[in-house]
Amino acid sequence: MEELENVGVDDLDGLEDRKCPECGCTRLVRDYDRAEVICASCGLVVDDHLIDPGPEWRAFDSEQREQRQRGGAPMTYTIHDKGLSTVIDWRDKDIYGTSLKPSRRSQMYRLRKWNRRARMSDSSDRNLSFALAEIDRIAAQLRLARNVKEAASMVYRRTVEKKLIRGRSIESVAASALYVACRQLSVPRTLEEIASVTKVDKKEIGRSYRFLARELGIKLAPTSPIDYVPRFASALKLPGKVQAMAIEILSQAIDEGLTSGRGPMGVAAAALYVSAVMNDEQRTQREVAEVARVTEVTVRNRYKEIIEHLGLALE
DNA sequence: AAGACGAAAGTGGTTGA
DNA sequence: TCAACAACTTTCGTCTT
Repeated sequence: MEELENVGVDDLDGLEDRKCPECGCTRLVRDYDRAEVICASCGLVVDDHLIDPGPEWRAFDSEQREQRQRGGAPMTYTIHDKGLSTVIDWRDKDIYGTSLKPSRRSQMYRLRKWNRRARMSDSSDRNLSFALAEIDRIAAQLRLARNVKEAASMVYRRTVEKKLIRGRSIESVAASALYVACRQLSVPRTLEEIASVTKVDKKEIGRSYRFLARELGIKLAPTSPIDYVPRFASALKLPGKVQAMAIEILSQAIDEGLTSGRGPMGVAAAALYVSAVMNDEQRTQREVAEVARVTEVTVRNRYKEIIEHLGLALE
């Protein structure tokens, strides 16, 4: 039991010198359950198709067998039946590869039909499978890690169970679920980013997000600007020390109350800008504003507040 | 010429009566 | 439901490098 705790995740062997291409940090983590290498800071899936080198445990009793056996696909919340159901193959061949007789073929056709119907019995199931595919698509385009997708799927399931989807489009709820999941796991994506890979616009996602948060009783701490730093820094190709200083600046700014009521992206952008200038890694306000998806003016206003309240001087 | 700065007016969303 | 309001954006002109 104890040794099993260390088997799946967090194996850092050979990963120490690899960097996350997105944020440049070295906090890469292997997840054998999902066969992925993910970045612990920004949630990017760095590598998939990982081969599980874990030991084939010998099992001495049924309890151990249950825990140690590795057979079948992992259970997942991202497939509407959790990936556990039986699917009848569509090929009209038997296990030897020879074609089926016509009578058999029509029998198989009927079996497949009922198999399909049994799997997607009611409308909420069909809704689910559609939505989960959508979550999968969006998450893939934003290169989000598997655990985010799982969390989003859970949120969506709860939404369906509480019958809250009526009137709202599946896509907007799926997008919101993903947004919630991102924030829960501290790998925030902006509404804009999610909206950019969706037909739904930002405002609509925001609306259903607030609705979900209220109805499902999800309490989310307001996004910390710090969570955005790694991603913005990497987009600007800023070295680690700039990132570190930006985070330092931000935690002071938070203590000073400079962040309350302010848009976290704007604050994060300003801190990065200040930090970049102080480290001789100057970026233009325009560049910083761009990656944070705010305007130069906002960056300016925030960074003015920062240098004046923290007593920092540029040059 | 490009970037930084600031003023002023406009926009979308929240809040409180 | 409406108005007040703060944060943020847009736009544009001026100053600095």
